[in-house]
Amino acid sequence: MDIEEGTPPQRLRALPSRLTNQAALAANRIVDRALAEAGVRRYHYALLAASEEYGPSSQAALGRRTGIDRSDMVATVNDLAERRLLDRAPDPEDRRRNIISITAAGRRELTHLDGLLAVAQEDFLAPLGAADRRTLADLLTRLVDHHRAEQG
Amino acid sequence: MDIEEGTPPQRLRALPSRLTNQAALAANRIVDRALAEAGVRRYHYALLAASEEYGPSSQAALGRRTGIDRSDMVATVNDLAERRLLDRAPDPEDRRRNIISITAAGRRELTHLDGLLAVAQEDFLAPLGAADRRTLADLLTRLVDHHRAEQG
DNA sequence: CCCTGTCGTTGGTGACGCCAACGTTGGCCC
DNA sequence: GGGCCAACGTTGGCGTCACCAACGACAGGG
Repeated sequence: MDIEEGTPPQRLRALPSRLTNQAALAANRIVDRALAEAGVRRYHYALLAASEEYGPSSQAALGRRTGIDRSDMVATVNDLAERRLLDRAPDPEDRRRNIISITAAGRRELTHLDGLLAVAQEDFLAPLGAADRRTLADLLTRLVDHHRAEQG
Repeated sequence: MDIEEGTPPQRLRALPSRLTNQAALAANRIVDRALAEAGVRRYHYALLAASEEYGPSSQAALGRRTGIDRSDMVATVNDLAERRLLDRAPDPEDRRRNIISITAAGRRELTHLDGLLAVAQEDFLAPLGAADRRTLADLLTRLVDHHRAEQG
């Protein structure tokens, strides 16, 4: 069994953290390419999805849901508000807050993006069967939950 | 079962690509913190490891092994050569190439980093037992190999 | 000898994930 | 009511990673 030209060193191949990172890189490449078709980045999708599922919320609350930093949230909301996919309005009951709501156009765009993402996931998971996909999701979920609880 | 404050939207939670990315983020945070103890970044470790395992090689060859871009390789080699962990010498047989070799100090540093990384992996994989870890590594390897073959 | 390709290098780009600081505003406790 | 602390949006910045285009130097094949 020859060592191929591009084979990483054993030290790196045996590193679960690197394996995870390489898989994430592949996933992100595929997802980013899909979202780019719609002129959108991952942050945009995450924000639209959170906005749709939790209804009108403050930027800070949406940030907590999506893991997007408050400062990055500003720019992301700017982008989507400019395209009329989100609405940003001051909260009359708490003047510190902005109330972010998804628009009808935003919902349509979200549905469209869902379609693109479904294809992307299929691409990413292509080599795995249904049972393996469930196993993978389960294992990753346990890891992510553990590290979220540990210090989030 | 209440929905916690920081719970991501179902759309995001159900996305394998995002799950993978979140796991990779957790892994990278842990690994970066560990390597930072030694004043080192992931690129540095990858390059040292490749250099040790494959012996004297050109920068381009090491780049292919590690997945580091030729342009980023320059700076990474600069860093490590400056610390005398690597040696950079022109190849007399092909004047386009530099021959990169790991030094004795580099080997010692690599051993040290291996120790730090072992702890980090244990941290990252803490919630999983031995069998689960093997399963995870297997699934991720299949994904990574697939996407490397597909277009690498 | 020309052509093609590789090599190292420079310079630049973009997304992501962060952090610090500020002024504004709310809520709480004395 | 006054004081204090916490949360909010915003600005501005940072570092890493991953990538791309272009260049001059050089090697090798036709």
